[in-house]
Amino acid sequence: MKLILPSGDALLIEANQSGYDAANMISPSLAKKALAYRLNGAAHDLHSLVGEDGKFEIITEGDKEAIALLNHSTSHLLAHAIMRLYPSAHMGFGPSIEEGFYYDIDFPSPIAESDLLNIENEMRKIAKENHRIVRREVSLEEALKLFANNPYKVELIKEIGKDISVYEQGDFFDLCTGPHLPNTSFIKHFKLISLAGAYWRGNSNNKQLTRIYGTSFFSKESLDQHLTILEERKKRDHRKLGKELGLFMISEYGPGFPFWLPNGMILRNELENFWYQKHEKEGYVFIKTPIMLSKELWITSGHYANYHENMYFSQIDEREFAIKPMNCPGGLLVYKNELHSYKDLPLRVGELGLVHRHEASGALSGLFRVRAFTQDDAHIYCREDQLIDEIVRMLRLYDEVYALFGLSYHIELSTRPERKYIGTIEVWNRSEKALADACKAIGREYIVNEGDGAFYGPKLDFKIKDSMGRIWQCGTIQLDMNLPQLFDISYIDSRGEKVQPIMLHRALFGSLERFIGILIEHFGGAFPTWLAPQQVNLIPVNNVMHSAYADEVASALRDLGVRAKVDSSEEKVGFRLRNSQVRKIPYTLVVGDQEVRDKSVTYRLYGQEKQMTVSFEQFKHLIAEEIKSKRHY
RNA sequence: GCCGUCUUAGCUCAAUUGGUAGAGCAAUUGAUUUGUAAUCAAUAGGUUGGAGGUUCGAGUCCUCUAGACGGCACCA
Repeated sequence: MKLILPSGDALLIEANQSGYDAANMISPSLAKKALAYRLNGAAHDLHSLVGEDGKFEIITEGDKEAIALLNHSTSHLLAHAIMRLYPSAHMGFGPSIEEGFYYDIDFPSPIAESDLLNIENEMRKIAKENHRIVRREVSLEEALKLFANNPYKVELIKEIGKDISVYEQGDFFDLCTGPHLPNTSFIKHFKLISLAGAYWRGNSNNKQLTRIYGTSFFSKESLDQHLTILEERKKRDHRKLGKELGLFMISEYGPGFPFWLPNGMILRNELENFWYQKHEKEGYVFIKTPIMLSKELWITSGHYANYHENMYFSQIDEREFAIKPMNCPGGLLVYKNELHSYKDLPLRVGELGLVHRHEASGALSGLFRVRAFTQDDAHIYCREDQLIDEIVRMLRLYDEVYALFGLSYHIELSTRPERKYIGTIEVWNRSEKALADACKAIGREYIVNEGDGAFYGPKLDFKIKDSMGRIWQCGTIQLDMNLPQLFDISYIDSRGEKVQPIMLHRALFGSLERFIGILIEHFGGAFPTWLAPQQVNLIPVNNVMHSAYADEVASALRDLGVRAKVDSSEEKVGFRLRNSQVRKIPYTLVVGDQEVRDKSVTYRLYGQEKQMTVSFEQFKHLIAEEIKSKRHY
């Protein structure tokens, strides 16, 4: 066999030699660190034979695939421990995932979170026993015999229907395609994180198994670092910060219906103002459509047939009304309110529309998943020759707005679903190409989600990455071939004939609620000055002697549109300063004899210890500039 | 909706094997007038989410119910 190493050198080995042998030939120290090898791009067990020529690479701890191997092997270790502690439990799936691994297990009787520690200890014991992890190919019959007492594995084996690989370590074996680490002793720094329910094979008609989540690392430092990140996420949880900062609340009288508190209203209003002004510049017009409309409208739009289980209804004067779960039907009524010329297009109609959807109780989660939310919706009606240009404009707008908040994102293009879709394949292909071409036109990368589009059209989704590296779906651009048809909308072309316009749905924030939730966590509650509920906090050193000046400064700032307040509570400066920091107010100003005398202020920025003394005139200029520049509008 | 866990003062949390609820912060009152992350003291604050049950006795055990949390399913 001729192997090409990453260095470019060639290594010749015999047909009966393994990856380990190859590593040993490169260097014994490499062999010691070796976890697996990669041949022509695919990972293999270290001790498997290198069956063919090609590009060869030893996978060690630093390799990007190594952590997945480790996690996968740790999930087997978990299964091994479970089999020892709970011999009658049945194992389901146990893969590695982005931040660790899980294993789905059917326990004879429920286990508790407190059992995790015990399981973890058993895992450590097994790891130390230093078992080799060995792959074995078995026949279908043998596999069925081996796993005869596990209905889940039997189901899988029958489905695969051919010879299959099994991984063994000591007295444990599991059905698995691998690859795995060569030995359990590599597994040292891991933790079982949580316990959850999960349906067998992800189908809610199936039995629910117990899922144990865990995570595994090559070093104690990496594990600790990961656990610290988990802690940090808890600290930044928007539900916790929303409570602490007085942004919003949710009452048990209205599950999924958030209340906006005074500080949260400031945030919301700033965002809304920003949104209106930004879109006005982009040539949008705005409407507000009713929250409740007659049931017939929803029958026309198809929502009644397809979505009524998630809709709220109300009977008034013997006529049935539905609370809108979407803004489009109302928007279409506005479109149909007048005749449109081809010269009017594109028509960009925006609406901050409050919608209600009865989401499943278990889906609710703070502001991320609610039952009443405001979509920053817009519908664009255009001619086919305007389509790409319209999408390009939106891509630019989205890019600019996300950048303003420091949010990075990636784009996903969802294409025609395999089965259920409307319209012709030609139109779908043209539409998908338009979305793709628009991205290409301005050099935006995108991932394709084959068959993930809505039945009525393809879409671009914007997945935002926050400061903690988590991904959220926010913006969307969707082509709709359905509603223009159902509502029979048209414009008059240059020859005086009626033509159906192309309709686009789009949202930038997605929903104000979710977007604010993301912003809270992204900024950890320390908002940029233009969004901060209170921007300036003034602390007079002596309430008797300095309050008048503090009031004067605060009121001059308020005249400039700055949200400034004086804290003249009878507490020491240190205490009031602390409160100011805890409330994450961007500017804390301390004024005493010196400031009164010099007409100056001494300020400190949130989270910084440095103090600056400047004249009040300078400060006014400074904060006005800051707010203006961050606003971008 | 499903699986599991949880719910004690406005907030964050205590309460040995069941023996009729405690602390810190916040609040109120008083004193203190303070120069960069918590001044001192006093006072008040609770049908332990709700309903029912077991028990001489329930925050603690059981049943139902509401809500929350971690996931799953869902996410037009």
